[in-house]
Amino acid sequence: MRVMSQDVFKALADESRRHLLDKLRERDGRSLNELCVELDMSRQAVSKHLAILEAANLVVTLARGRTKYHYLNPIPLQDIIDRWIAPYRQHQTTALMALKRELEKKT
Amino acid sequence: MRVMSQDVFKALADESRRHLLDKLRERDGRSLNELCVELDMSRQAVSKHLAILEAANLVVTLARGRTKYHYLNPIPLQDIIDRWIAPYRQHQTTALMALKRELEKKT
DNA sequence: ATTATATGCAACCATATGGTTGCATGTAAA
DNA sequence: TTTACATGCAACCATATGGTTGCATATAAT
Repeated sequence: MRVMSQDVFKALADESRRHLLDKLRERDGRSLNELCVELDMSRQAVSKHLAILEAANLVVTLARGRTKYHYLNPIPLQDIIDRWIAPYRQHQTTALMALKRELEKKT
Repeated sequence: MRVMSQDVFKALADESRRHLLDKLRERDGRSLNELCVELDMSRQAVSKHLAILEAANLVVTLARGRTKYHYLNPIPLQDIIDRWIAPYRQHQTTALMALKRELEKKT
């Protein structure tokens, strides 16, 4: 299963899903029903959100009997740093900064 | 103008907007028309995307005469690291890893 | 003054998204 | 073997999203 960067960004773009990630960061290995307590919506809605997080590989699951346990996976976030965040750190000394200095001179 | 983390994530969730950011990282200070060359859609569509990036503060603009120049702003991405990415680096040694070890023992 | 250029605004449209409800399925407990 | 519990599946719905087209406005060039 190949996870596209697209999937990770879309997964992170929703407030409820970020909230789920936060809750799992507090304590993961929780079941769907346990996680439902944290969100003010139906179980099915939470289930959909978890499926999206799982498709993005931000959450991995383990089914044991009739319950499914959810675990955080930090790898995709690390990939996003490497691909997206780190390169932008190079940008501290480029046109924007030159522009700011230019504007500050004039005021 | 307060920028919500929500705005940044939503802005990053679209492929066309990430492509625009990439193009601006190559060379920023470009006008709307110059950026239109990079995307296969109408000028108005590109304009909307740039407005969303600007609302997320990922792009700042400077109007001079009839043209508007677009510059990258790396600050929101740094904020995302601090709020979202860095905390998850702590998670290398938690339940997920214990689970993996457990599974590897059994196979 | 007229024309061309760069962008903005608004209405419209198809599809995606995030939620609901109802029912089905599989597993544990009595 | 019933009964209860945890989750999955599917249809449906309202709103958000990403695109279009047409027109308006402001500035630069002739």
